[in-house]
Amino acid sequence: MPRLGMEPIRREALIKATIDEIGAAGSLDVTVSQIARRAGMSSALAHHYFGGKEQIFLAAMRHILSQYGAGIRGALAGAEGPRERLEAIVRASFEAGHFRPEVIGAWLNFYVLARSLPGAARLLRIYRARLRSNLLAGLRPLAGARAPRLAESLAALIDGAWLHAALGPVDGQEAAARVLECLETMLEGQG
Amino acid sequence: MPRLGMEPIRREALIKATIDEIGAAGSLDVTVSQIARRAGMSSALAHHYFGGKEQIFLAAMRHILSQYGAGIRGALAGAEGPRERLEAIVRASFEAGHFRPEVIGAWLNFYVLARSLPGAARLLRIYRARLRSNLLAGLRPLAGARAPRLAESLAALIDGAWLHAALGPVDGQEAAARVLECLETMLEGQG
Amino acid sequence: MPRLGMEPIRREALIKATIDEIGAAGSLDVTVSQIARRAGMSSALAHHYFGGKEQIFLAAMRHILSQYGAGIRGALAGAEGPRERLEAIVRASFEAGHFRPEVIGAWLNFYVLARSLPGAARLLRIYRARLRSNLLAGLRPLAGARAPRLAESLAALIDGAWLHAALGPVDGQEAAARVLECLETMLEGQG
Amino acid sequence: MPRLGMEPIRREALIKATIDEIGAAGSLDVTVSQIARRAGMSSALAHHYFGGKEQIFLAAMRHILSQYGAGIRGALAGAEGPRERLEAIVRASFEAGHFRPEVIGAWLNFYVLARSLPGAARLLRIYRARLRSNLLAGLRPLAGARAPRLAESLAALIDGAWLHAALGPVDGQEAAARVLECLETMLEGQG
DNA sequence: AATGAATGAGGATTCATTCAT
DNA sequence: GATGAATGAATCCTCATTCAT
Repeated sequence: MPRLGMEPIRREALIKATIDEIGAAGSLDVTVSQIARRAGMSSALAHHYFGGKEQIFLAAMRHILSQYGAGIRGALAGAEGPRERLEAIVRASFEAGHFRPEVIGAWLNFYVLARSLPGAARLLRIYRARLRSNLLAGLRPLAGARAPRLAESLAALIDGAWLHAALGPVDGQEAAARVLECLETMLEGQG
Repeated sequence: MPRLGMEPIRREALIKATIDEIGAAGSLDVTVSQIARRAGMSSALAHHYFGGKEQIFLAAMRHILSQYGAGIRGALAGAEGPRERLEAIVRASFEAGHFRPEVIGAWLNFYVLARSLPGAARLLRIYRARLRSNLLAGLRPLAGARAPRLAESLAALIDGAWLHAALGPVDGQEAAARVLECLETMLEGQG
Repeated sequence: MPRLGMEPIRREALIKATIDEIGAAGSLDVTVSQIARRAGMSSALAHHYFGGKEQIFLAAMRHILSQYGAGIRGALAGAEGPRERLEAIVRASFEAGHFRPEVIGAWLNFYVLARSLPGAARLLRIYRARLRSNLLAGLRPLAGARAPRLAESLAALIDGAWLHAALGPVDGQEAAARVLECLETMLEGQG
Repeated sequence: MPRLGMEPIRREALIKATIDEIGAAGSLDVTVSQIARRAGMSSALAHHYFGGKEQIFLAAMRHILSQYGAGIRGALAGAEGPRERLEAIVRASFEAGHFRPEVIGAWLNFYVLARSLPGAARLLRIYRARLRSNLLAGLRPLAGARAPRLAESLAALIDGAWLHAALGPVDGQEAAARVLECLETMLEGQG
């Protein structure tokens, strides 16, 4: 029984199903049928709403990224002062939610996708730029002229630590702690 | 014109072709036929020598990893003293060869593969362990008790910086410089 | 022009095509593509409806068996008295329909299939049990305690005579006549 | 180290391997490579000696048939009088050796092969004719004019009983006993 | 809005067979 | 005599996508 205004509901269901399916498969090797079945509809409808598999993937990536962005914004909202803000960003980056298998799978495949799919590359650039500018805002008052380079390094450290934790036995809490420790040392070094 | 002793030659050619093909495609979505064609043989022969696609991929990954390992060993051979050794490792990790498109593609897909293919996961663990132990050996004399945690962080930083450079506009030289700068700061912080 | 409710039509067409194709080939060496082409559809659709080659074969066998069963039931319906019933079973077993090349091919291959495919073995057991119980019902009033063994022998004779006729120059009519003659002798022997 | 006179040894090994492999597989779906490996040689050599897969199969069938023939001849050698000879033929037909899985597999597939491969059909005709003539020789003195038809029926019964025993739970001993019982009744009926 | 029907294209894999050594 | 090398052809199966309903 088709109802009016089903579109957003269907799209959301498909995005969630895509992320879950990628997580379950551990790779991008998921079929549109699987995704559609998980979302409770026919594969034809999935095509109808998104136009193709690629665009379903892209929408899923956008969703993951916006969730990450929301996490950061939420963390920043309750933070005062540059130092606290920096710590909030780091902590938000290693939140448990970012280590759910499906999210890890989505991110890793996102990296792969970014090399061949321009849309994915653009999304990644935007995410990177936002993270860097957030870090920069926190570092400027504390590190002055060295802030830009520090921001770059910190961003790399965050991504690298996430990758290590995602693929290894380390958990998010611990990874965050180590990054914060590094941050501490870096800032001291500026003295 | 079949000659004897072709096996190692064919295997090598297939491994090279696999890496090149993954690099050209930017993803793991390459067919055995494509790989075989690039290697100048029939896909049947590729199967004959490797047994299946998965094992071809695995062999390619092993090759990439062993090349990386050789690079590190080579760099360490000419280095004296812990500090110099650490710097050698970092420099070797950001050598131009590791940023060739096909190598980047292979590495990224390796991360993805590691989540679903046990053999790939094992290879990755071995590579990680080796890197960590190399860094540890260099850091112990300089950082004492904090060496283990520092090694962990440095490893994460190396991988993160590589990832940033691989996917962004930064080049290897610059990435290496930043990591070395960080290393400097970290070591000072111990004083 | 896809219409609704095609599934049963397609399935039936595929089953018929399978039997015909096996008959034409004289062996199980028929491809799904051949079957599908003969049924007027793509091989992909055949897979869609049956899930795989094995299941197509099994469905064909089930069909052959159910046709045989229907023949027997039809013959029994018009028969009165145990003797007439026995003769009806024999005659139905050697009906011209069971000697069409494709049906012979299907049966022979069914025997082969039964040795490696559990599903086929089960079908064969069911067919055997039914034949034996039908024969037993007819023989009991005529042969008393020796009925079970007679039933077994008669069943063997029926299958053996069918096999001879199927693979040799003898036709069904004649084979049936010989089996009936034997039956006669067997029953006399009980007197 | 190729030696002179290897041909007969190789051929024999291949024939045995073929029968064993068919028995192990339960169907004709065996590859030349499997057969050759089992026979301890390369598949190329198997081709060299037999010319092709079909001929390997045919040779295996010939072997099975000649073994069966030898069994019959052996049994007849020690039998005196027509009755004893008939019993000897039946007993020889249900010898344990004819129920080894690989022999059952070979026979069933032989039936299938006979429908598409003229060579196999010819072999089968020869085997049939020989069996019939042997039975006839025994029946003539006991059944006179009815001997030909009785021989036909007895042959069918033997094949049918073998088939039942081969595919069902009945064993050779029991099958033979039943056939002999039938034979008894048939002969009595002549009185 | 929603879907069952349908397919073309392609992909991994297998195998009988040939050939140079 | 014997084999490793090599392949073309075929096979089963999958899947994204389209279309009529």
